[in-house]
Amino acid sequence: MHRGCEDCAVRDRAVCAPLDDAELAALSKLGRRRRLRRGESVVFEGDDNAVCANVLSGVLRVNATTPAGREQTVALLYPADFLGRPYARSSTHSVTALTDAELCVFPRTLFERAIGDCSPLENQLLRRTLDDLDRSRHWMMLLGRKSAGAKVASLLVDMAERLAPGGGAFDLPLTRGEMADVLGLNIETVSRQLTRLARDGVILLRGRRGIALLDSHALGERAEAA
Amino acid sequence: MHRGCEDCAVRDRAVCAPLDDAELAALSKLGRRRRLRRGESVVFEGDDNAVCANVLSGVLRVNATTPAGREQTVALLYPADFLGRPYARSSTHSVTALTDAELCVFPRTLFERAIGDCSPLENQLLRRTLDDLDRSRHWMMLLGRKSAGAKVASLLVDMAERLAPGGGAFDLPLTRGEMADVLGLNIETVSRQLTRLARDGVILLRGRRGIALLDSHALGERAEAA
DNA sequence: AACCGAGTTTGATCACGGTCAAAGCGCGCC
DNA sequence: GGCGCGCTTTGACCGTGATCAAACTCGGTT
Repeated sequence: MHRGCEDCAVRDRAVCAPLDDAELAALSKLGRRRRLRRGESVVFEGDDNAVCANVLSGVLRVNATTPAGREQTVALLYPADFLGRPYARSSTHSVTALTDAELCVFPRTLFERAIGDCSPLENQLLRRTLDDLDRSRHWMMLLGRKSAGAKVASLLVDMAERLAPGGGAFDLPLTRGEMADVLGLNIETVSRQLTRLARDGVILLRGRRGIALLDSHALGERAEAA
Repeated sequence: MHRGCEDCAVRDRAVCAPLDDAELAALSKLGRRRRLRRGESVVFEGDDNAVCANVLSGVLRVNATTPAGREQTVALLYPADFLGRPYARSSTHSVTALTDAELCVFPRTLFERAIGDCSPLENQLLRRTLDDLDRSRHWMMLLGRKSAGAKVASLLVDMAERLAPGGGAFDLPLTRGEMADVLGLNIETVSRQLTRLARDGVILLRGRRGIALLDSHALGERAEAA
């Protein structure tokens, strides 16, 4: 068996979760671990779309570029998330590490064959893709209809759920500029909204990346406001 | 076999395309045709998520509602598109007909069983969902980063590809207000942008719904502008 | 410990798109 | 054919968030 499947940090949450030992053994032969430094890319927009992967640790972003050259982050990837685009020759997005990260990488065509050979894998990937689609559409609502204040609050709620499920303090994996790319805002607007949340006692900012949610309820309300 | 599978208008483009005769026969026992009048809904947000369907004819929209009550259209559905959310108890979106439409409807749980029993169906649905995700993410870029003028031009290009692949004139399936819901704009802004495109000779508006693309190239350029 | 640079904050101003209001027009209806 | 409703257009004004510019701060490096 692939070195480490048995001690994989996301064994029961990643797309491999429903596989039995034999299926896992077959799949693990195709994959290998890969470490990424903050800023490194796995997939380049327009490039040959060569890999799929599971996120083992770290946070990554999936980006699209407008014809005019502006960046829009279309998804954030956290541990146990699946990354890649099976069944497409080239990728329409780029994937970059926002923090140091570790992946379990599969060559795309081999992974596609594994999908065909292993029905639980195919079904799990379908369910995940449907979830991703729901999330993507939910985020469209945010981009199209929410104010800057509600956008920033929504992102903080979202990240806190992933990174500090118990509530409380955590480190932001994104710079202000990266948050702006997610929210369809610019860097100054993000900064102003964060400053305002801090001034109002909803959050507490410590240094560049430290944040604590002092009043999650108020933050939730702001995330839902027009 | 289900009345009409053999003369189905989207037999070779819908999610059933890769099925052989036996598989198609099994699936067709579960489905039945349903006509919708413009404005009728199939799935209600938060409702019991009871059905999946293929679009046979017409145009539908998939909508999300902000907590504040504003509408955002997150997808448009054209003939041969798949509609519904397998594997979820309740739906997070509502689906409404923008024109009179005809569907091939399946009870959700039976369709899920069919997915499990029929691997080509599962694979085709996976491929489609991945395509939908790409489209959704592409649209996020539009919502987050494009100007009002570029948004309206993009929507026209998109609809023309679907409704008048040869180019030329067609009828808009959406009112100005519905276009606004798709683009994250308001109705007046949509109207002004259309008027401007017409004044500049890029399009020609005839009545409320008629439109002709006079200069597709210029329209494409405007769709790509910042 | 001081320096340096990237990232962040703050401020002033501007413009795009939203809001409010009213007139116009297409289209189905009687 | 004329009426009336609902969608659309146009106009005036306003506000949010973008842009431009400059000061500041954190954090890593020598």
